[in-house]
Amino acid sequence: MGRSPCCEKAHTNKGAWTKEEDDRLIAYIKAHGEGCWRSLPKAAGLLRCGKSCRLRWINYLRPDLKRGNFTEEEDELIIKLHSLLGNKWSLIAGRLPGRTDNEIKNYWNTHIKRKLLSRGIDPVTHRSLNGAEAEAETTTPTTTTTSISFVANPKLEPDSPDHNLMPNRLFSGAIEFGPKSEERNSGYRCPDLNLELRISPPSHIHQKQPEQLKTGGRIVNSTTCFKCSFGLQNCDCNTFDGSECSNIGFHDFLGLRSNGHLDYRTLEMK
DNA sequence: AAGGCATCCAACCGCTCTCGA
DNA sequence: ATCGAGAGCGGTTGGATGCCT
Repeated sequence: MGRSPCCEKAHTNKGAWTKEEDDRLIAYIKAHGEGCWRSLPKAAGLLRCGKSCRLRWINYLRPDLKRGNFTEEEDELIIKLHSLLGNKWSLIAGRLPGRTDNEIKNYWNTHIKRKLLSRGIDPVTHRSLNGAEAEAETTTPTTTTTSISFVANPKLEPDSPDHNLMPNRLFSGAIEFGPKSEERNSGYRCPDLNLELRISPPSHIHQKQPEQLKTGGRIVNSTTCFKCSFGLQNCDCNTFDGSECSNIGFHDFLGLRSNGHLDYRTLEMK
């Protein structure tokens, strides 16, 4: 029993692709476009599984792929996105034009993990591995804590307007800014981004906390423009002195709606 | 020079999700 | 509401290559 195979394995090639196979695939997709991967191999005259063709095209043959090493900016962006999204490689790749999920995943496992570990940061939790010592290194004195939680939300009703925004009906993506109360009380200091996964009701339930989320991208309680914190480009905001930042904010960047919930649909970049 | 070890990354595998019948 | 096919995703594997002793 078990699942039916995705293709007739007995008559398919496996392993590395030859130049001829690549050429056939490129020619076919140029002529007919992407899609119908299951029937593509036969139509293109390839002895390959459709999945294999799709992977080869997406990860290697696509003309818009960026080749070469990752830049320092890309490194930092991947780290920050991973801290927000976890191992959602396709979502992360969607924010890095010309990079594929597979490429980023490989790069993460081979380079960035090590890089974070050498900084004393746990690549899974993005928290320091050895307590205050490492935290002191990663926390700048001018940076106010930004606590972001992607939360499973047991209290969210299915008919709530926010329910539709929940990816796979599991996460609301409610985001809180500022340290948790217990952390404030205990004097806990976290790095730039506290990315602990935890559960909390949506913003409209916790009226006290998310007022700042209604500002359309400007993070009032945090003193740092999110765009600046990502280091995406020079930002002329003066959020440190309390004035407005005219640039896109955290929510817009990640596809958040004005209610402060993460809408995964807008994160997809097809 | 050669063998062992580490690293990189393309490709595979199995699972989940989506959509149409 | 259910089911099956197709597509997509993330984890893992294994061959190629480079480095070290």
